[in-house]
Amino acid sequence: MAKNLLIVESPAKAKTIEKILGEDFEVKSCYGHIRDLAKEDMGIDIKNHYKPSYIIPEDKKKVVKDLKAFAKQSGEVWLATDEDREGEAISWHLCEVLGLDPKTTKRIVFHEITKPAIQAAVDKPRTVDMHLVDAQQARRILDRIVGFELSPVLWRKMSMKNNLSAGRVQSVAVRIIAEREREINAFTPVSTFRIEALFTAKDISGKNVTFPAEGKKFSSAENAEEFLQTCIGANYSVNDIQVKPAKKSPAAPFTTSTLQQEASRKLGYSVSRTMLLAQKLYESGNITYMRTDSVNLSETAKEEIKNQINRQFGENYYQPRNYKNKNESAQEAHEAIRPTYMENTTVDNADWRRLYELIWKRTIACQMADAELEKTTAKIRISSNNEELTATGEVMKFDGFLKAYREDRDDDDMMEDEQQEGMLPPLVAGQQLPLKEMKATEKFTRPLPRYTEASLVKKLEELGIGRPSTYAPTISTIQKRGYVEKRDKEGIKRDFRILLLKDDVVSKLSDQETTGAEKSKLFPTDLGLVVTDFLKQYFDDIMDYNFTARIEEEFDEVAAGKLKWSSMIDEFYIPFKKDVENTIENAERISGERDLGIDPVSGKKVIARMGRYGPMVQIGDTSNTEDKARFAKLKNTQSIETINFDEAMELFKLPRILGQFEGSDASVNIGRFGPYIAHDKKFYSLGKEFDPYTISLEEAMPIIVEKREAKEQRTIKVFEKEKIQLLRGPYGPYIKQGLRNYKIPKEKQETAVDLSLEEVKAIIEDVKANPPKKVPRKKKS
DNA sequence: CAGTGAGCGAGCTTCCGCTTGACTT
Repeated sequence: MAKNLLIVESPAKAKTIEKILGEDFEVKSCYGHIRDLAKEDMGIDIKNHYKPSYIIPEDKKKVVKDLKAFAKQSGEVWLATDEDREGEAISWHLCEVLGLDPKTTKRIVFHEITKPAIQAAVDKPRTVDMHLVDAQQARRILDRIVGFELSPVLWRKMSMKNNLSAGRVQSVAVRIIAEREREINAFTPVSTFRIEALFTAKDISGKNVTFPAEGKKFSSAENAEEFLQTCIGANYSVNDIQVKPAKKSPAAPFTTSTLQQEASRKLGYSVSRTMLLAQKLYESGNITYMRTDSVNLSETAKEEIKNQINRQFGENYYQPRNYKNKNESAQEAHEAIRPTYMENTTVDNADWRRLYELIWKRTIACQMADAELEKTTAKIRISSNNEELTATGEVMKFDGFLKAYREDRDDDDMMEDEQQEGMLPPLVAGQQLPLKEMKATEKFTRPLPRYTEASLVKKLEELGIGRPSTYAPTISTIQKRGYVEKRDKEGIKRDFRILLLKDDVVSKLSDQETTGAEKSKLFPTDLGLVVTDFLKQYFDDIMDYNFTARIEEEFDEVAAGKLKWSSMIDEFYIPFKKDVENTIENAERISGERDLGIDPVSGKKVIARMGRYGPMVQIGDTSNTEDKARFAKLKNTQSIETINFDEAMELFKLPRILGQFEGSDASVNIGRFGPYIAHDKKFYSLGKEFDPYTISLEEAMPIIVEKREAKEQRTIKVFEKEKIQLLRGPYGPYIKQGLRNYKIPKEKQETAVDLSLEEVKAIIEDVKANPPKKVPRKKKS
């Protein structure tokens, strides 16, 4: 009898399951969705109750063809796609494409790839849940409508109109970044003076040690100074000691989002790097599936973790735990991310190792005992006034899970009192403490930090926006569209005051600190800010942080069979379409214009705004055709919102003529590709180490000479008449004719110097006849 | 490749969520 065919989504999963199921089943994968909405007319027939028109995307044709062939020669087809909305829809699409009846075709689900789980699933097949499929179709159609109606609005209203896009997920992601930036810009730091005293006492071994104690916070230097004055000549004694036990518990095992966060904090990985490495670990069988929102572990996994803990750390380190998802939008089709075999504490591959070990440690720790601490708080009395100082210390009694793993925190989650405490020497009530010194140091309040890729993912997950499979792509989309940039920011130096009481004298000191420095953080661009404002003004419901959560509730109703999906879409679409039409009709073009002042030379207005080629400053009016307006591009660290008049006027100092070199003018300017020197009708890029506003002719001359030489070296041969050049590029020698480049076949690259004109022409013809396959830069359907 | 910033209007872009390779002008 022919084998049954079982279809899953992931090919790596297919291999594992085939081994588990054995003889009776052949297991194939469909590589995710096999159909999608057509692009023409949005793929939706609005007038016909939003009837979707599905097509098989180009890159899925082969998969579908192969599945059809397998289905034909198999006994029964079983659908084992993931147990969530998307997985259910994939099963239904498979029915449609393979000609199966969804009412009778066997549909099975499991959350973990273990023999008992899969066997149990096979024993109890069900059929496709059409309500759940409808919920997915509603989700898909709503997203298509939002994306394909909103994006064209931007194309019409923005002066910069290349590839702009808007969508339910990405536009809110940009909004989060934009609002944080404005909070930071609007932030005014407030300073306080916190008292810190240093005392000495003997530790257990009788050695003198120094420990800190904290006092009151003062809002002004004067008050702090007054206080320090009152302490002159005072005695200090231990007033009261309290010892309290404390506990720390391990974090839940990894989901996609928490893995991305920890890999970012501990290893400095971008979310896409984390996902790439996790994919490799998954494909090589080292970890479970890496796109999951579940913190659940299979029973067999827990058993393995237990054994490993007992073996490696001892039984007192083991504590069984179950974790529950906080997030309501979790769909939990898979397990948490964990090693497939706990006895493998590491992997051979050096690239994957750090991520693997992170996953291993987190997994082992999640079934380990609490860490037990002892917190000591000592109150210290000051004889000369009524204030008290507090010294706190922490001693670890049992390390528990911390032996394996400690989770890092984001800056914005860190509570002040959560910082690592040191140990206190043994103290007794009434003990006199000699004061070493007492300080009041000025501390400034800080705004919330800018988002990292990973902390943005965390925020999106909290809002229920996006799914594990889309976090990384969303982050890259908003950067690719130019709404958001990942970059560093240099901090600025700031003075702070210190009042020091030492040897019964109060002195005033000052020091410097750097503030506001950021590394690899997400900054909104002017484009991102302007587009966000526009969308918020005209589509406030879609930009609402709760929009996704609200429609998810409705999708749930559809899934429960309580609401018809087309009615749900109707309710959304009718007012939305009105908003779109109103916006196209009435909204002004988006410019983000901001007045900066009046140019004292011409008496004309100076403004900052979005132009066709990005943010710029402008003197004068574009409507005045006789007296033309002047323009200058903003530097990429500047922003329309924050640039001031002086900075704007500085930008008009380019182009600058540096002087004569080899008989012609050398000038410097900033172009599309950054700063450059123009000389004798040729252009030479300026490296980062040069400032186009200050560079001198003397500095520019060697650049011209060097770059000219480098260009000559790049040239292997020139056929003047035919305008063909043989050049050396980063990938080896190549042919250039006009604007087009042609690859030289591998076997001829070594001897490229000897190529004759005829041979070169032959290569060009050959490449033209067999054009190399283009890498699809964007997803094609 | 190194300019432009207005308007006209070909023809094009665009969404989110499932999955992996193919691909280095």
